[in-house]
Amino acid sequence: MEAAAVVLKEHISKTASLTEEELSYLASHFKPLSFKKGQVVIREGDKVEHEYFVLSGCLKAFYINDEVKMHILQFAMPTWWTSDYNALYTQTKATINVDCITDATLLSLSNADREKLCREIHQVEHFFRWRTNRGYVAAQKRLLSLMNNDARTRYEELLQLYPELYSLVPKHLIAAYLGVSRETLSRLYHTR
Amino acid sequence: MEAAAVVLKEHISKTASLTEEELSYLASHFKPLSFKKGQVVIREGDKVEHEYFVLSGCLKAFYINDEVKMHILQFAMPTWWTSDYNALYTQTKATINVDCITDATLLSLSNADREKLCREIHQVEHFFRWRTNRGYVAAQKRLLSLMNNDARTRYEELLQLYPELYSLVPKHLIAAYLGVSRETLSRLYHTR
DNA sequence: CCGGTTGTGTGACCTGGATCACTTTCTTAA
DNA sequence: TTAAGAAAGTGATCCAGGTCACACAACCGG
Repeated sequence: MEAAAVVLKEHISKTASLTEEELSYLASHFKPLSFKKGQVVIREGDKVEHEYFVLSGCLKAFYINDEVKMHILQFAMPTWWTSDYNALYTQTKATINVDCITDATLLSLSNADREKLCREIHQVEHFFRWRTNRGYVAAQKRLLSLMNNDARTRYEELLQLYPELYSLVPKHLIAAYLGVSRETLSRLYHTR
Repeated sequence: MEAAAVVLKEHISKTASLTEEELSYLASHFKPLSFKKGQVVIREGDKVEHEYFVLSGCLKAFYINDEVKMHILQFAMPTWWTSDYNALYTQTKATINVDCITDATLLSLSNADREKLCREIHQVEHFFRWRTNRGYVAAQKRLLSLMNNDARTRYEELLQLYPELYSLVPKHLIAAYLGVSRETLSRLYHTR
């Protein structure tokens, strides 16, 4: 618990300057949760009230097309944030799912508390602005990559960016992130 | 000039509550610019110092792959913002281009001024957080659409979301936004 | 009003990657 | 330890969309 708060505080202090007091106040709004491998954090159709800061483990945020094809929007590793941000920001039902690829521990923050903290502490608003800025830029890069590059190039890019995924995440999930079929991904690295 | 400031102020007031004084102070940091059809606003390799608020006209932010294939990251219509945000935020050289599809008038804001204003006025930081939030969610939706849907579905989605693009923007640019070839797009709506 | 650039339509052909159908490992829980 | 599900590999086939090659607009600027 204490360790959890420390990780969170360090993470936030990298982009915002908060006093120790403010950091503790901020941290007091987060609720620790643990999940087992395979457990669902957000289910399509749910009301979405929280976002999650990952302390340990690995999650995926994904969309299921006609009950069959899964596409992964984002993996979430330690110190990453995840949720269905569309649903969270617009107060609508979840259209994506979030679940745990491995056992995981998270800190949850409610939408209402985030907004409250942003109002109360200017530097907290600053932090969340920068966090989203980074996410936005990453999403734009991925869009370009999806349009410009073929599956093999995308695969190599991904491994270069997040080598840890290679061993951590089953290949069919990596395929679902890259936007190719399991079979194609398998061929990509067996037939060079 | 005055009219420009009014549009900007109204735009910002929709998500942040600023006094008239603050709004004027904010507006004083924007510089009006006009461009002719075809003029370049940001060229690949440039240092990027500004972002742009569109008053009139239509721009595109695009990436050119091996000097040949163009992919459009974003169209920018009145009241939209555009820049190479990756370059702007990380202070690196532009990797994308921005130019004018039609004659256009813009308001430019420097990165330094944005950061200064965000520091000075909490509500300005609030505004920019929400602006990026919206952009982030839109980018995520487009990612999913690119992975889930075929070209025809994406085309119909785009027209539904921004019907004005149909008549305003040449078809080969719409193709470059959708991530299909000109020829394929042409076939999409002639062979139903 | 005319010649050139910029857009658009269409046919013929090619190919990356999807799909289907099986087989072969890995994992994991009892 | 072993059986059953989950993950991964592989061949055969198919198709959406790319590429190439031309033919026509339509829209300027001089």
